[in-house]
Amino acid sequence: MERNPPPRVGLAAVAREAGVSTATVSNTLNRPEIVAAATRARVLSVIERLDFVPNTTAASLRTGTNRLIGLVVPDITNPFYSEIAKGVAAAADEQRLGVILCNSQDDPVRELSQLEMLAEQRAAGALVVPITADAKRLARLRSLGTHLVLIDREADDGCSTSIDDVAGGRLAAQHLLSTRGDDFVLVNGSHAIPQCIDRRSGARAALSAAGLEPDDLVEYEVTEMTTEAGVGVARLLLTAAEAGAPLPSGVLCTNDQLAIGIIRGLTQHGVSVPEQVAVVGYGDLAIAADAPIPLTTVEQPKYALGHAAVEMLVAEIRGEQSGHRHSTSVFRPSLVVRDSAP
Amino acid sequence: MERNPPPRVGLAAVAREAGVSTATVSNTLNRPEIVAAATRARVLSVIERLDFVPNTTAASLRTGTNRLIGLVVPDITNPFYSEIAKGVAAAADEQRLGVILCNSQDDPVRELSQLEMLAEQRAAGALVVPITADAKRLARLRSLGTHLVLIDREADDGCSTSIDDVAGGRLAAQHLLSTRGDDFVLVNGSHAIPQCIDRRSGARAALSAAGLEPDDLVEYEVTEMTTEAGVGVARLLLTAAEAGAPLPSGVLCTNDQLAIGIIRGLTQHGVSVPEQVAVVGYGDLAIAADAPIPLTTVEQPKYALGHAAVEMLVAEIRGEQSGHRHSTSVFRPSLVVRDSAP
DNA sequence: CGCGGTTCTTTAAACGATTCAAGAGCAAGA
DNA sequence: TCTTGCTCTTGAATCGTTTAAAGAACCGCG
Repeated sequence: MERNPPPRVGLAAVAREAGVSTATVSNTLNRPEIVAAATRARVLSVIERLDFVPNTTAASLRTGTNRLIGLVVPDITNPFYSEIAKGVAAAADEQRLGVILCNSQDDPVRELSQLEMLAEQRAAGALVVPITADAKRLARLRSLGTHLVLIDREADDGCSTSIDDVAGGRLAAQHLLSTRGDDFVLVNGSHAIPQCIDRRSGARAALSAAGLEPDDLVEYEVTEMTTEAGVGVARLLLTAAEAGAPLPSGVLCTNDQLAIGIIRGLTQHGVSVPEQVAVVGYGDLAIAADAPIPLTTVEQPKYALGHAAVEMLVAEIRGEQSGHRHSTSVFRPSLVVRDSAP
Repeated sequence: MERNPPPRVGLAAVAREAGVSTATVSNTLNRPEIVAAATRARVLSVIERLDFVPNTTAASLRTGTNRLIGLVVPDITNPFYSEIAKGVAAAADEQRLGVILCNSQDDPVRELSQLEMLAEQRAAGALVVPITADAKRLARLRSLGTHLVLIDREADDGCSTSIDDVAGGRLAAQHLLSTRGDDFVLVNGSHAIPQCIDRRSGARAALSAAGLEPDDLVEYEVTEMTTEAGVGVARLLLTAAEAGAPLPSGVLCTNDQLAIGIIRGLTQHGVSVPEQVAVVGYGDLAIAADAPIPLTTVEQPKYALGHAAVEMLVAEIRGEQSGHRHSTSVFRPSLVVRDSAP
C-alpha cells in the first residue's frame, strides 16, 4: 500500500536507465522502424519496468497539435444527441482521439465560451450541433481558429454532416398518401426550427408530386414538441369530428413524442389506430419501437451522423495545408413501418 | 475573407506589443492583483486587440496540472448515464473544467485503455461508472495515477457517489405493502448485477419489517431488463391465473422498462392497472412519466450523482497534499407516485 | 587505405507558458 | 544624502517532449 504517488518518470529517466538518449526513446515510441531492434527492445522493457506514461501535453506543446476534439451539443440527455455522441465517441476511439464533451444547454453564450475553452486547450477541432442557425454566430465560432464541422446543420462555408429532412418529410407523406389517401394532417413544431420547416417542405413536395395542391395540407403547429402537446392536438381533432368534420385518415408528426401523444389522445377516446387513423412519427427514438402501438416513423442515421463528422474533421485537419475542399455529407433518412401506420 | 489562419500570437507577442515582459502578461492573467492598474489595463487591451488565446497545454506542462477530467460511462445513450453526464458537464462548467467523454461500451478492455489515455493526457482526475464490480480491476485503474471517483458503485478504497438501492427497493415495497397488502411479486434482473441484488434486499427488508417472511416473496428473474421481457412475465402471470392461482395485487419491477412491459402485457389481456394489479417501476426515466398509464417509480438523483462526483473529485485533487480523507456520498432515492400504483 | 554509403544514435534547440529570486523605482524617515 | 521598505517589474530557468542536423560506427569496394 503506497501512500504517496510515485514520482512520475519521464522520457529522460527512461533514457538514463536504458543507456540511450531521449531522442532514441522518443523514436522507439513514434518511429520504431528507424531504431535498431536490439535498442528498441531494451528501451521498451525499461518503459515497461518503470511504468512510463508519456506526457501528451508536452508533445502537444512541441508539435502544436493535440489528439483532442470537442463535441458541443445542446443537451446530452436528448436521445438524438446522445446517439450522435455515441457515434462520435466510437469514431474518436478508432482514430485514437479524445472527445471533450460540452453541453451547451441551449444557451448560445455557454456555447461560445465552450468553444473558447476548446481553443485554449488547442483542440485539434470541434464538432458542433449548433443551437441556432444564426450564420454570424457560426462565423464567429469558426474564427476562433479551431477546425469546425457542423452536425445536423448545413454550413455553406465549411464542413458539415446533416440529414435530409425534406426527404424524410416526403417519405412519411408518401407513405400516408399511398396507404391512406390525401386527407392527412401535419402536426409540426415551431417554424423557427429549420428541421420543422424542411420536414414540412418534404410533405408538401409529396403532395405536389401526386398532383395535389400543397396549400391544402392542414397543419397544426405546437410550441413544445411533447407527448402532452400531441394529446392536445388529438383532442382538437376529436372535437372537430364531433362538430361534423370527418377525422383525417392519417396524422404526420414531425417527431415521435408528438406521435405518441396523438395515439394516446385518440385511442383513449375510442378511435382505433391504425384502423381509423394512421399515425407516423419522426426520429425513430427508442420510444417509437417500445410504444404500446409500435410507431411507424422516419429513421435518422444519428450514429452515422456523429461517426462521419469525426472522419470529416480528421480529413479537414489533415488537409490543412495540402488543400482541402470543404464538403457536406447529407444522410438520407428511411421509413420504418410498424403498427401505427402499416 | 481570410484564407490562411492568422499566425497564433503568444504571450511573448503580447508582451512585446505592450512593452512589458512575459512575466507581467502572465501575471495580469493569473494574479491581476499584483500588477499595477495602469499596466494591467494596457496589457488587457493588447490581449484584446491581438486576439490572444492562452495556450493551456503550455501552462499544463509547466504547472503539471490540467483543467481536464475524464468521464467514463458504459453507454452514453442510456438515459441513466446521460443524466449523470449532464450533471457532470454542468458541475465541470462551474469549476471551469473540461470533460473528456469516454464511452466504454460495456467493454472492460476499452475502459482500461481509455483510462490509460486519460493518464497520458495528464487529466486531473477521472469519474468512472465501472462496468463490473471487479475490485482488482478498479485497483488497477487507480494505480494509473489519476485521481478517481467512482459513480454508482461504492468504493472501499477511494471516493465515490452512489445511490442507496436497498432503500429504493424498500421504499417501493413499502408502498405496495401499505396500499395493496403482501401478495406482490418482484420482477428482477440478473443477480450478477449489484443494483438488482440491493433492490431485492430492500424489498425483503420491507417484508421483514412488516413482520412477514421475506422468503415468501415470489421473484421472477429475467436476463434482459427490457419491455419485451416485461410483457413475457405478464403472460406468465396470466397463464398462472388461468390455472387457478390468483393474480398478485402488485408487481414490483427493478426498472422502468420492465414495468411498462408488465403493464402492457396485463392491460392487453383485459387486466386493469392499477385497479386489479398495481405496478411499480424503478429509475424514473422519461418513459415513466410519459407512459400511457404514468408509472409509479423510484426516482434516482442521477443528475445530482454526476454533479456531486465532480465536486468530490475537485476536493480530492485539492487535498492531494493537504491531507484528504476519502469519502462516499450516498444519495437516497424517493418514490414518485403516479397512476400505475396510487 | 581511403572513401562513399548505410544505419543507427546523439546533440541541442525549440514549443509557450509559469515562477522565483533579484532588480528598479520611489517615497519617507533618519 | 543614505537607508529602508514598499510596490511593481523582469531575467531566466524550467516543465517533457519532438526533431533537424550532425556524428559515429561499420561495411564493402576500388
